[in-house]
Amino acid sequence: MTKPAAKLIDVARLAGVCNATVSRALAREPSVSAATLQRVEEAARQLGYVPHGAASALRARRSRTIGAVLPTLDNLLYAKATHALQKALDDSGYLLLLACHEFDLTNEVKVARSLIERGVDGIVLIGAEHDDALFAMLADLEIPYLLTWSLDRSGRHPCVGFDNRVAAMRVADYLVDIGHREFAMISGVVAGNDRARARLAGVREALTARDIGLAPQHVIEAPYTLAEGRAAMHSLLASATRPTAVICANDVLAMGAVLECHAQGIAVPDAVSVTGFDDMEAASILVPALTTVRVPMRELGYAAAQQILASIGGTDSARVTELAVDLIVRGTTASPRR
Amino acid sequence: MTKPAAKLIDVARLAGVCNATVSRALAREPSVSAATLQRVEEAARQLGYVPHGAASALRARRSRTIGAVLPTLDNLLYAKATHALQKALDDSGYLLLLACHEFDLTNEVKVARSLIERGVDGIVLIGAEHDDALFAMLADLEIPYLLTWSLDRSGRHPCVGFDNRVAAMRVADYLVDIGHREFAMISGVVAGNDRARARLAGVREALTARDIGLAPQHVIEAPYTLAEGRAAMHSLLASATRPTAVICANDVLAMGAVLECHAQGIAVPDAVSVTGFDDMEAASILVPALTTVRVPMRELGYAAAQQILASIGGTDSARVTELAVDLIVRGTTASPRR
DNA sequence: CTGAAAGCGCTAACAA
DNA sequence: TTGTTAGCGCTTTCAG
Repeated sequence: MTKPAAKLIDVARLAGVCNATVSRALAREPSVSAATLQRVEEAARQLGYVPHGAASALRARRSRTIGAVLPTLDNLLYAKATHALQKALDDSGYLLLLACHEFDLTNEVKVARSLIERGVDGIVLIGAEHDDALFAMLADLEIPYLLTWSLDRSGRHPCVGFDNRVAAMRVADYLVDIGHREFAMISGVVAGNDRARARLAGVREALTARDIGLAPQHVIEAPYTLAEGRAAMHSLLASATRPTAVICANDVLAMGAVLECHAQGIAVPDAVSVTGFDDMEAASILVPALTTVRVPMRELGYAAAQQILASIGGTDSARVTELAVDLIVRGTTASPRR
Repeated sequence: MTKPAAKLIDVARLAGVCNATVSRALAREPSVSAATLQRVEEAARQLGYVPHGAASALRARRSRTIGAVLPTLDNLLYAKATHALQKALDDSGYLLLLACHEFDLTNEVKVARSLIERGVDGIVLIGAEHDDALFAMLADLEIPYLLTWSLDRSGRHPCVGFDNRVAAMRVADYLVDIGHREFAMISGVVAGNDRARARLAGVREALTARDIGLAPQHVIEAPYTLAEGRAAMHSLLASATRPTAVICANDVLAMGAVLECHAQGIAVPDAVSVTGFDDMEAASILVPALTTVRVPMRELGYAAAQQILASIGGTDSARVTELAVDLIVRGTTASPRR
C-alpha cells in the first residue's frame, strides 16, 4: 500500500499555496516571502518531495547535466581529468553524464548523440580531433560544447587546454641540452588522438632543429598501458643502436619503460634516461622519480567547467584558454655516459 | 536564421504519417510495417532528428539512465570498476550518470538525491555501508538499487560482490603457511568503508586463529594512495620489531610499500614480503610482480549491470550474487629468512 | 507577492 | 497496421 511519490502539487496543497508558488520557492526566487518559503520547505521536507527532473527539463529546457565524452575511464589519466571536471561541475549544481568511445571517433558521434538525447545542457570533449559529423550535429542542434586538453589550431572551436607540441619540444630540448644525441620515442597511438600526434610532432621538430635524427625503428606507437610501455622498451633495448634517451608520450608508458629497464638490470638514468608526460601522482613516488611534464589537471577540469557553463549561460567570452605546463626534472634523466 | 531542432511531429509530417507511428517506428515496435519504418527512418535522418529525452522520460517514466555513486574517480580502482559498469550498461542502451561522495556517507545521501532528481532508473552503490537516510529514500521513492563490491550480511539489500573478509583471511593464511609470524597490515581507512573494514577483520581473524598477534603499532590506516603506502611502510620499517610480512588492503598501498623498500634498499621479498589486493594491471607488471587477490572487476561490472537492469525490469531474481576471488601468488612474497 | 492556465515533446491507451 | 487523443509534472507568462 505504498503511496506514489509526492509531486509539486502535493507540496502546494500541504503548504496551502498554489503549485507555481512552490516552484518559485524551491527555485529560491527572491519574490517569495520568507513565511511562504518556510511553509513550502517544511511541506516538501515532510513529504520527502524530490523534484521530477524530466518534467522540469522538458518545461525549462535545461537539465543541469553536462555530458562528457572520453576515450575510456580505464586509464588513470582520463579518470583523474574526469574527476576534476565532475568536482568543478558539482560545485555549480551540475551532474556529469558519461560516455566512452573507446578511442573510436566514429563511435564518438554515436555516444555524443545519446548524450544529447538525454538532454545534456552542454558537452565536453577531449582533444581537438573529432568527426565532422559530430561538429555538424553540435552546430545543428546548437548544443554548447568545449574541447579540452588540446588547443584548436583552427580557432573554430572553443577550447581549454595546452600546447602539447611545445611541451614535447621542451622535453626534447632539455635532453639535447644535457648531452643526449641518440633518441627514441614511445608514442601513444596517434590515430584519432591529436594529443599523441602533437607530442610526437613536437619531439621530431625539436630534434630536427638541433640536427638530430630519430630513426623510424626508434619510434614505437603503443596504447597507454604499463605492459605496452615495457614491451616497447624491450624492443628498444634490443635494437642495434641503443638510444640513450627515451621520450615517452605519457607517464604510464614511461613507468612501463623504467620497469623493463629494472627487469633487465639496466640502470636508469645511468644507462638510459626516460621521460614521461602528465605528471601523475605515481611519477613523483617512483624510485627513481620520473622526469615528466606537469599538466594542470585540476585547473583544466575547473576551467573546463567554468567555460562550458559560461557558454550555456550565454556569457561566452574567452573561446580559447591556454594553460601552462612545466617540465619537471627528476631522477630518471641525466647526461649520457661517454 | 537557424530553425529549431526537429521534433517527432516534424518527422511525422515529412514521412506522411502520424506522430504515434513515428514513435513506434523509432522504438522498433514490430507492429510497424517495413515500408513505413523505412519512410520514417529516412525522414528522421533527413531532418537530423534527435529524440527529446526529457519528454520521453516524463511520459514513459523511464530515462534509460543509471546513476552510480562512488567515493571518487580519482583512483584507478574505482575508475576501472566504473568503466566496467559503464560498458556493460552501454551494451543495453543505458547511460551512466555519475556522482562522487568523496568518502563522506552523509554527502552520499545528497548526491544520490540529485541523481534521483535527474530521473535515473536505478542506482548502483559501492559497498554495503550507507546512511539509513539513503536506504529510506530509496525505499520511499521505490528506486531500484544495488550494492556492489561487498556482500550484504543482513540480506536486506540486493548486492553483487564478494567476501572481502574471507579473501583477506586467505592472504593471511597463505603467509602463515609459508612461515611468517611477524605481521603488519597497511589497511585502508575503515571509517565509512566496509570493504576496508572487512579486509582488516579477515586478517585479524585468520591470525588469531593461528595464535599469531598483530600489534597495534603494526596496523596502519591509510588512504589509498602510493604516497601513503610508502609512508606507512616507512614507519613500519622503523618500528622496533620489524614485520616479515606486510599485508596491504589494496594494490596501490602495496606498490607504495614496495617502492619504499626499494628506496631503502630493503629486498622484497627476501627481507620483507608484501601483498596487495585487487590485482590491478600494474600488479603483474611490477618488478617483482605483486602477490595479490584477484578481484573480478569486469564480471562485477557486468553482473551489476545485469542485476540493476533486472530489478528495473521487475525480473528481480537473485538478490545476492557472490563472485569468487583468487589469491595470486607472485614475486613479492616468500618464506621469511631465519 | 501569489494564482490561473497553457503547454514543453513524447508515449500509450483506445479506436478505427 | 495506423491514427486520435489525453496527459506525464513542471515552469512561466500573464493577471491580480
